[in-house]
Amino acid sequence: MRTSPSATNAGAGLKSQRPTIKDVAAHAGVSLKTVSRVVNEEAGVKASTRKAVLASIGVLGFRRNAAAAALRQGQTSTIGLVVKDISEPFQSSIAHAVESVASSRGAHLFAASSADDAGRERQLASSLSSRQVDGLIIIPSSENHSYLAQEIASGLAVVFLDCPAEGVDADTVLSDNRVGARKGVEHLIDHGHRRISYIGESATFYTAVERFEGYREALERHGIGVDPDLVMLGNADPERIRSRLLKMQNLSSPPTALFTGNSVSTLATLRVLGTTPLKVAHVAFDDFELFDLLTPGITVVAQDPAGLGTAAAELLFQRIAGDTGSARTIQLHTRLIQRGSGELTPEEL
Amino acid sequence: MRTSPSATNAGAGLKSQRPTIKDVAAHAGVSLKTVSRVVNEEAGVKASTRKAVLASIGVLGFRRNAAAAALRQGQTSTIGLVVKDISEPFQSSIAHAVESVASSRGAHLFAASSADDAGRERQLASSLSSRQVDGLIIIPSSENHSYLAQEIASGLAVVFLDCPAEGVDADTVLSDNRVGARKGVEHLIDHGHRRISYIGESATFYTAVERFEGYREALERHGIGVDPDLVMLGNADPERIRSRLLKMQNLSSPPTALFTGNSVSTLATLRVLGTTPLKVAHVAFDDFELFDLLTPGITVVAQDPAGLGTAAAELLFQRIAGDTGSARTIQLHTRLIQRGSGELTPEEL
DNA sequence: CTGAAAGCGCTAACAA
DNA sequence: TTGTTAGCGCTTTCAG
Repeated sequence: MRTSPSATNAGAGLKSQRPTIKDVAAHAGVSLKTVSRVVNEEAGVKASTRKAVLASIGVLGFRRNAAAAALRQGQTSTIGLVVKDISEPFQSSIAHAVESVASSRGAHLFAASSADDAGRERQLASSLSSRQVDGLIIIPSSENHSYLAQEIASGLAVVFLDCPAEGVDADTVLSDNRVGARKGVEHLIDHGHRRISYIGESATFYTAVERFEGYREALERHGIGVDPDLVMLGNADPERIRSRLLKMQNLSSPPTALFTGNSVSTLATLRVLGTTPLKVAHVAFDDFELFDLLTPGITVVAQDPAGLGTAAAELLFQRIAGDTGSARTIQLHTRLIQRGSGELTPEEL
Repeated sequence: MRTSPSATNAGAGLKSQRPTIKDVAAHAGVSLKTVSRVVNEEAGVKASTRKAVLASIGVLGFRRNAAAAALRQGQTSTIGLVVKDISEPFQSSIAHAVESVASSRGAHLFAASSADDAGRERQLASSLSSRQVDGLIIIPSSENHSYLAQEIASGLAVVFLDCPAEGVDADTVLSDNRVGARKGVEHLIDHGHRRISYIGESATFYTAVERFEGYREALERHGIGVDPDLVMLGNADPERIRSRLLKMQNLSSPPTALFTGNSVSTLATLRVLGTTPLKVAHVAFDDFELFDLLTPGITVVAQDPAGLGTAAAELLFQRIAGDTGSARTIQLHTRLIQRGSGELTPEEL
């Protein structure tokens, strides 16, 4: 299973099975440095020499050891991305965009999933940092990022995505969660709804807080109070949602519309609505493939995952390139996409 | 933006801004090797010494340079995954599974997208190999993998996923595309259909060939001939699909069912069906979130992306651990999931 | 139990 | 245009 290249000092020593720059130099009859020059496409090598070296490289199947080069240069051309779950469409779209930017800069991407666990996020960030990544993009699971202060101080570029950093001053790329949610809810209000239910995650972290706040703002601006009977936060368990929805239906003034604050809540709610007599208008935060094909189509407040990923990656590479300006926050706009479910008026239900 | 740790040889030389094992040794008053022992949790260090070293590590914020360790050890604890598009759900599920296995083995994952371009796949594989990954999982875009022969010969572990390797003898993990497609089509036949259309990719690469072959086999087993008028291969452009479907509808004997051979074709077809009078039963290859919520639900032949990823990763780590047995092919079963669209009989349409 | 020396594969700095 | 020397940060001998 292993072949050994022509060893230079074949004193019986078991060398690495891959040819090194040394092997190439010996084969081509030039010095190490000359090979290095050719490999790195440095100027100042005679065409004939270069050709000879290239030939030897081809014959021996040499490939530069990037780890060694990185060690010497102190730069790995590698960035890390810590997400919660790479299989989730929103995050895999981000990953794709980030990778695309990295790739255009000749860098590779370490992708790691934290499973929304703060300890694991921390561990991954540390581990990637010890792998000498040039920069790190983090979709935070943890509430406190002071553990990164030392790394950042010693030159690691870090960009936070989706949620802002806490405990350190660092670049951040966000969606305008609050404005988006507000506009989504106002869209329902504009269609005549006053009793609007909110189904989403517990307001214990950034995006959840912001989106619920957007809901509250929308109601407030139109003189509608938040009715706790219409608000359901936390675990998006279908059974839990079902029983809450049924309970809402039995209120003296049941909801005529609902706003779901994230994908998980939305999907769970849609599955429940399919088996429940409750008829409501519906606007969801976050778009999803196939929402257009449901009956009715689901009106959403869509984020731009590719845009988020691209912005974060470009900011990161700017920092890697040496930009030491003060920390920046970039906020991307969300977009309301009307597909039917959000345009139903109370009368049409 | 940069702090310098206590330099050992503070001759004014601008050292790396991160503390090294040498800094720790100096701080703790021990030798390099002792620090190394502590960092690597080697046995044979007096408890008090270890404690002192650990303390220095904490104070200095030392983190072992993985690149340097890798250089010395010839092992990076890193694997590469080359997919076509990480944002595609099937592939991001695979990535998640692969990462999960890697993580459990203490390894990190390089994720790279080839955009279904053979040249790019090749380039990525080479580049990752030069980064000294311990192993590589590839979802092939190219038709010939002999370019990897040299790497494999010199010890790089490679597993092919989704499509078999060509030109090299290597481990492969596949779905039983042909059997799955056959069963899907037979499911339609069992429900009384004889005129079954096939919409999928051009049979120019493995999965497309296998799935179409499954379609053919199913028909053959039931004495039905393949009618070219009912077969549409290639580019899943909605307009193209629309016109073909309308043409099929005008046949003297129009299709009563259709089988779509991949996600892209399926989604395009669903979008077209929604705006076309054509009524057909439908079975699709590959599952998709929300298929259960459409009306009717979409009956599918589902692959197991997590299973594929896990199998490939486990096989890879077996090889990395030294397993030199001959190349293996693992085939995972697909599963028919009935949701309504595939159980419609010709009479019910 | 601890340390000194050598060297992994490469590139930076300086000759020639 | 080319080569020599040193050394990146770490681990692996091999000695104490």
